[in-house]
Amino acid sequence: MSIASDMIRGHTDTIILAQLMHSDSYGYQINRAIQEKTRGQYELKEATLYTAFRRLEQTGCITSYWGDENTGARRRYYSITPQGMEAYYRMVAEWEQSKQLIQTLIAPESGT
Amino acid sequence: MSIASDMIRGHTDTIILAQLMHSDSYGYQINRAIQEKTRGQYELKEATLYTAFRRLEQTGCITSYWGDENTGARRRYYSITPQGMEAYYRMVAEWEQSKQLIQTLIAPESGT
DNA sequence: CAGAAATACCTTGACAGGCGAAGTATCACG
DNA sequence: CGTGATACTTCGCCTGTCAAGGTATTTCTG
Repeated sequence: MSIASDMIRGHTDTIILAQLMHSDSYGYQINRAIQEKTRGQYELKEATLYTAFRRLEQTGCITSYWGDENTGARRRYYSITPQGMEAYYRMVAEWEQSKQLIQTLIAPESGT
Repeated sequence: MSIASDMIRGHTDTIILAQLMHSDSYGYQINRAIQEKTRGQYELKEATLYTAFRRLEQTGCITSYWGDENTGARRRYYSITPQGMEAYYRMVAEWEQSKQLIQTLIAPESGT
C-alpha cells in the first residue's frame, strides 16, 4: 500500500459508511469497490474491515443480515441505519474541518 | 478540543516539522503557535508532543539543545535537520495524496 | 513572605485502531 | 484432487494518543 495507514486512521468508518450510502453491500465487495475507486492505491486490510463492521454495528450505525445466495460462499450484507447516515454526515463535516486544520498546520510558513 | 485526534493522527510529526521549518523552537512555544494558528481549535497534548520529539530525534529528523536562558524555566530547543526537511516535504506530498484519496472515498456517491 | 499561576519539561500506564497471520468454508477449473 | 478465488472470522502485536502525575523556575498578588 502506498499510503500510510495512520493517514487514513479515523476515516475507516466513514469510508465504509460512504459505500453503504449507495446500497447494501458486503465486506469483500466494499473492499473491491475501494480498490477500484482508488485505482489500487488503497485497500482495507481484512482484519481492519471486519473490526470496523463490528464497531459500526455495535454503535447502531449499520445492521447486517446473511445473504440468501444458494451458490458461492455465504455473504454477510450490511445496511446503513438512519443513525448511521447521521453519523456519516457528521463525519464528512468533521473531515472538511480537520482538512482545513491540517492544511493550515502543515503548510510551509508563508511569511518570512 | 473540537477535532477528533484520530483525524490528526499521523500528522503530528508533520505539524511539528512544519513549525521547525520556520525556525528553531521549543515544545511550549510550538504548541502555542499551533493553538494560535488554529484559533484554539486544536492543541497537541503534552505527552503527545514530547513523545513526538523523541520519535523525531531518534529518526534523525530533528536535533535538540538546551537554551541558554539565564532566566525562566529551561527550554529544550529543537532544530530541523536536512533529513527532517526531506521527511517534511515527503510527508506533505503524502498528505496531498491521501487527501485526494480520502476525498474520493468518503464523498457521497455522485452517480445514481 | 506565602500561595497561586504561568512557564517549561518529563514519565508512566492504559487504551484504541490497524493489521499480520492463521484458520474456516464454498465453488470453479484443469 | 490441488489450486486459486471468494468470503468471513479471530488472535495477538504494535504504534500513537493522552490522562494523570511529577519536577523546577519565575512572577504576580495579597
